[in-house]
Amino acid sequence: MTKVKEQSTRNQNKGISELACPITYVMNKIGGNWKCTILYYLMSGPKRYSELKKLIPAITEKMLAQHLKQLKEDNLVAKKEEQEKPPITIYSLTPAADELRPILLAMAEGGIKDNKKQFQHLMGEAVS
Amino acid sequence: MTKVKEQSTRNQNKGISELACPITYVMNKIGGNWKCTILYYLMSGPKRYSELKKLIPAITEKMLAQHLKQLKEDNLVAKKEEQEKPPITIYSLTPAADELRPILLAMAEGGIKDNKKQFQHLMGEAVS
DNA sequence: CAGAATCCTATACGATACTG
DNA sequence: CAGTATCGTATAGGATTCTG
Repeated sequence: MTKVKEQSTRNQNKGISELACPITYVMNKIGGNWKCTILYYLMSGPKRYSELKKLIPAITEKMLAQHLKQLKEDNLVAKKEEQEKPPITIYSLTPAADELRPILLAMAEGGIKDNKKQFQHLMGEAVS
Repeated sequence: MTKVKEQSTRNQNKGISELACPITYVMNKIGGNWKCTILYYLMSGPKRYSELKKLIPAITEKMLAQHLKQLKEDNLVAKKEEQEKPPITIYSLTPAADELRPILLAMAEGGIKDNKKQFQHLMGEAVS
């Protein structure tokens, strides 16, 4: 038994907030601290696990793997494995994520516009 | 002193993730569990504190106040107080938030499209 | 009415070590 | 290479009470 934990108000509320607002619904899908970053880099093309790791040095293995898994569950990224001896795994955006693309780009532009200097290092990099 | 807490890797990383990705930068501004919902309802026009509370019954006073404060600090909402005896406070979107409007609407559409049934109760409601 | 203050807990995240 | 497992902690968020 060990205390069923009763689903914690917190989690219930997360569900409620999604129902109250479609934006929040989307936000919760891309809402990890790194999920957007992952999507951002995948927008410039499919990438391997290790490539993502290199592109986002600050992320830990755990978060990368976990977020990729969640993104896959939410059908935003597709995973393709070559069962070679050193395994190779390619992650790419799904059509569903492609629909998010304009939104994400709009947000990126908003962010860059809002703080140009901060993001000069990114200009024209990850995004085609 | 009581343990300076040393800024916790976690918080550092939040900063780093913002630098790594302009989307994340924006996300962090609208990323509370209720912030978007607040913005969403404010999009249909200025609202009083108590109106917001009524519109979002599940939110606690604490979160509402806290998020409003943060949104104000990030210049996304404006606060106007009438120093009457029963105080009246009106919150509204700032021009900065108006620039987010298309993005938020696009996300809302995305969410609704993604899960039409779930959001039928909202159709044509909060958003003009 | 509009909020600030206090207290508490679930959970998201980080660090590290291990595996097919 | 591409992960999974385990453990520890900071923090977001909830409940409740108090105030100008």
